[in-house]
Amino acid sequence: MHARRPATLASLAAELGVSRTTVSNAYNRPDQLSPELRRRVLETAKRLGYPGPDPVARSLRTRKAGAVGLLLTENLSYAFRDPAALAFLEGLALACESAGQGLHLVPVNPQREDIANVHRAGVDGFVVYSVPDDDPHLAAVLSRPVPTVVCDQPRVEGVDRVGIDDHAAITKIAKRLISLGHRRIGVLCMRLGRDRNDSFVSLDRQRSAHFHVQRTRLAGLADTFTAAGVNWADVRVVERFDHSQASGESAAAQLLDADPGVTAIICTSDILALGAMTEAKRRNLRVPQDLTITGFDGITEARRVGLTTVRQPVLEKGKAAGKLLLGAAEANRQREITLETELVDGTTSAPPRTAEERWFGP
Amino acid sequence: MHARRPATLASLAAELGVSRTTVSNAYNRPDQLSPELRRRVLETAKRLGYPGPDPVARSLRTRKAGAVGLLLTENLSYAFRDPAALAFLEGLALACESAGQGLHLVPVNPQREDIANVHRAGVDGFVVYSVPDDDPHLAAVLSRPVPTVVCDQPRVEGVDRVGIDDHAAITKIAKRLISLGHRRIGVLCMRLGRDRNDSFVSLDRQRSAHFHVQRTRLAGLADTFTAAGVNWADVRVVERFDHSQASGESAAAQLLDADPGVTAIICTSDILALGAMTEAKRRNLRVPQDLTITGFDGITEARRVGLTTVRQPVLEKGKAAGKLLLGAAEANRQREITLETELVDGTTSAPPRTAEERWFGP
DNA sequence: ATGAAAGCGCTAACAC
DNA sequence: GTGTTAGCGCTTTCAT
Repeated sequence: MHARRPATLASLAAELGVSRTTVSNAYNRPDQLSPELRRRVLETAKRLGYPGPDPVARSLRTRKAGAVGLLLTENLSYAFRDPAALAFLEGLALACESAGQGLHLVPVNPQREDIANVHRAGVDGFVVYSVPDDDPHLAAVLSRPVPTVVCDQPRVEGVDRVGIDDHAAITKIAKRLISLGHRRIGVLCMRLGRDRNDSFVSLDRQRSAHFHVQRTRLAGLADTFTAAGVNWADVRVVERFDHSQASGESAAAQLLDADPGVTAIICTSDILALGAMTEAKRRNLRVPQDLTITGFDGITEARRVGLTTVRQPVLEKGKAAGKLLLGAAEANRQREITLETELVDGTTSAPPRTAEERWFGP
Repeated sequence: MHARRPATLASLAAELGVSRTTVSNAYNRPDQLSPELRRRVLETAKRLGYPGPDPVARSLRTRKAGAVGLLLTENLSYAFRDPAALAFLEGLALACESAGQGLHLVPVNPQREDIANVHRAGVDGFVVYSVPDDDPHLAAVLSRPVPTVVCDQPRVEGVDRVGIDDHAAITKIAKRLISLGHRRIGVLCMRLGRDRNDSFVSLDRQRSAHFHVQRTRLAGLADTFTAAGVNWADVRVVERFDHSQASGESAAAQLLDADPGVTAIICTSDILALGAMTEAKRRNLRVPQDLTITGFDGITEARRVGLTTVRQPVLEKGKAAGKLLLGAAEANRQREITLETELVDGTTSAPPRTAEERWFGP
């Protein structure tokens, strides 16, 4: 606790015997009054303990809060643990920093529909990071009369977006595996809706997923493998609500229990893939000799272990989202930014073992 | 970009033919009007595209912004890269989350004295994380009539604080090394002031450091080693402005170049220590056989490599800071929280080699 | 259960 | 250069 609020701009003006305008100018437009008067104003302010114009009152008047709001799917604290979210955050912070804007993290509970916090945030615009298309918080953001930029998902008509081409990106992985000879695969994906389903995913659920990114990646895999002669209906897809390595482990276990014959596990995130690696090791499956595992994102940890994955420029996404939002007033600016992705050929993918090798060793 | 601002609470009231109070109540005190009227109000609001009460105007009236400001020493983006800062952030976010408060990161450039951003932040209080005692942004924060909590440094009379006992903590390390037999040591520390000094540190600079935490840790080492018969004036202390592993590497190099005879390098952070490990390896010095290296903080990466260090509960610090701030109105609450630290005996410390061993091998 | 009046603290035209 | 006049959009006693 520090103090209460005694002095205001008006009381300062009264004390000095000048108008409020003059005091205001002393703070906001130094050139609009004599240096001498300004000095007197500031000095008296200090004496009275006047801390300068109240930011909220100023914001109300100027209609500018000087801050960008950030809405995340997850609890605030989650973002500080997911490497991809973190890199995005860093990029966004960079953009805010250079524009002198604050970054206001909106506290949101994905379970409770706590819309009030969105309405309470005094910000000039919102960045929304990767939420489901039916997220009520997103709806609340869009109802506010401020510019908004969505990163990754969902796509909303008329709303600016930063993202990648998920279909094209996952297709790079799929083609790679197909050319290596993999036909019997399994997939590990992140949550597909706001409801928890830690299990296999029906075709219907795949198609109606509320997370556009996951839906598109699954569709990309389905398209590519179908074209290669694989019956997608036979491909097991395992979903996990929580995004963690532990989830990757248990999902891989579930998959391998159901079909020990898969030669490759495709994961829609590096985190899940890292978990799958752990599970493979537990089962004494050598990667990539016995099992190919791929990820998605290209986080640092993935590089370290040599994961085959698709790198996406997450930090750049953050920067781009910030720039897009902060330049929202400009006339003919871009309304959608799609960043490039790149296949990273790691050491976790190789041709499948032949049937003979499986029985008689390499 | 989304829309402009057409409807206000007043215009809605006019449209409905009711008073502004009624509309306000429809949003804030549902029990104060008939359900039927409330329904009508909300429906008309939707029709007119009224997004609900403006948060800034509401804040001005209620004198509550619903957000906590966070001031960091470094650029905003830095916080997302330093594991300790990150854990603190996570803890603080957790506290904010459960209190339904936003977390407003104040953009600040440590080089430029950009006080304006502190004054512009519409927040109900500030958390200040580890800044020098002469930081102008800190002064700006303290001038604002809102509660403030400082984490780690500096200590300010009358301002709440969360931290650890740095003297006691570093003493644990010192005593450990002394009991192992180390007498000829070197120290790597973080920046001691706002001016860059990537070199050795004079006794004077050690004592007058503007970062209380570093100053206290150095003092703790000086006290303990002096008591063990070491002449502190002979102990080389190397300072680095940037907190990175690269800094640790170059600092260790500088130290080992100046005195190849040191048997232990004490670092005031794990990050620096990890860098020192890299440099040791480059020189073919085995750790701990040829050289003991210790850190401070207990970050995940340190555990992984088995670094001897002092663990401090960084996440808890964040939580505690949040709780302290958000409970600032309470009557007889704690004004200072000191958390416990714990020596982590890793595999990077061992007795020094004797002179014979140095010449003839182990 | 609803309304009238009184600002919260400030800035921006516009006049002097 | 300095002051006057009008609100920004909302909540909150206090009446009715």
